[in-house]
Amino acid sequence: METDRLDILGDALAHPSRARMLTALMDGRAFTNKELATYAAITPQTATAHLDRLEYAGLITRLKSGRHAYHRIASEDVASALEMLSTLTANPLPASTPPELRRARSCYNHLAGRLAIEITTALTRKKLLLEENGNFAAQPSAIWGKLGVTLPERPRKQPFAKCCLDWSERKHHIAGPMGTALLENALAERWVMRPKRDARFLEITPLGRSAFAELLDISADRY
Amino acid sequence: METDRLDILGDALAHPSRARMLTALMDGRAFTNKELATYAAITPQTATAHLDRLEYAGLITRLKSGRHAYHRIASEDVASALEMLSTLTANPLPASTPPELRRARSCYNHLAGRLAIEITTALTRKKLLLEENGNFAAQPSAIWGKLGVTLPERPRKQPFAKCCLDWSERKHHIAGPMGTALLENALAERWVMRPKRDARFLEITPLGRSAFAELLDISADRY
DNA sequence: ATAACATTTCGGTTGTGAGCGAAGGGTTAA
DNA sequence: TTAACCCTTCGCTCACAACCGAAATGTTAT
Repeated sequence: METDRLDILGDALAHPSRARMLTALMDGRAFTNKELATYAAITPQTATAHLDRLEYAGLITRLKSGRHAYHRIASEDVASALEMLSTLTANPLPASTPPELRRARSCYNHLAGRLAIEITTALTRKKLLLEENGNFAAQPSAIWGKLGVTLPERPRKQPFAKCCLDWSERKHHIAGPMGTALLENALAERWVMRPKRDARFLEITPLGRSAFAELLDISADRY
Repeated sequence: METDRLDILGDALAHPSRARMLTALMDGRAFTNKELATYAAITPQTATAHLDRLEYAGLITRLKSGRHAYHRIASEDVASALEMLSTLTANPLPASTPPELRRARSCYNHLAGRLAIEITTALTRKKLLLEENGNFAAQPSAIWGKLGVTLPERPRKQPFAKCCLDWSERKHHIAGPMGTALLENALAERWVMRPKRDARFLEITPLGRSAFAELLDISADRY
């Protein structure tokens, strides 16, 4: 029986410095070498070595631009798997998760946390979303436009809305292109904001609360 | 931001010997120190050290019985997460998965592979299963008894049927108590058999093929 | 051109994990 | 009781990962 190369993947996660860098990258944004080095409290030289191994394991991709090297999570699948892994470690210590992260955060390029779960369940309740084989099927509706989502004309190879397991809520929220559109629209409409530049958690604005309440019947006391 | 202890988990997977032992344990059965040492091609002393770390990371549990020490995957969540991780490594090399493993195998204590996917989709198509929030809701039917499943009288805290992402098929199959019952019944009825003692893959018997065709309208050419 | 900056490469130190042989502790079978 | 067996602990070697300082490479700004 083969090794499945599970060890290469584990090796990439095995070091605190690498784990910290990955959590910083989890919201999908790209960071430079120096930023990640600062975040992990190591020198840039050492960060380079760590990022080499993360790239070798297929967890991140690099993009050189000018004198900067940008690093980001390689794919949405990687982000989902990392969220999934957190469920294992977070399980024995559910209370240790910071409340602001549980409320709303970005996962790769879509929303996560209680807000994301509420949005997903509201759309499911309205029969606009149907969970099926790890993806969501969407029904046409005027709501999508208000949420910043343009449904594809024809079915494509890549699923338009994928399920992503939320590690703090242990339920599925929306990933894939639809998830990206929802997050980008929410940021553009100032429904949610990113208070700190280097943080994953998101702040829900009063404008956002009323928008979610009006569009999806989500009362603010649910998140 | 905290480290989430992702590194401890990665550290546990980081070594080829540990990765091999984990894949051997993935079908949910317990193995002794010596068996795992043989499997990983190392001495029992070294295996002890590795198993210490797997236990420390919460991935396995130990049970001493007589002069034997039995090791098994700590929980179904761990098994699911490991399957999930395999999707990352298996993705670039889809063809590398042995065909017999893709057809039918055991994952922790339930069925996985194409057979498991066919069973799950057949039950979903008949509206006997509804996927929801990472679990399956079951509708009463006479089929369950024939499949060896006894639905619980009242809703319980622990979900009776959970979703588990199949790494070779990338769809959800049935885990949880219902999954366990399905596998145990299939083994007891000799619908599937375990040809090799130390292998995860399962062989579907002619008896099994006719049973699945009759009960669930699954033609044999689908798996 | 020169300076300032980001990143990477090189060299060397240090610490730790993996591995095995030998020995100890404990259980089962003869 | 003795022998066989499984597991673990101890002691040791060896290899490699992590880290940083120094220096090289390449880019942007002055």
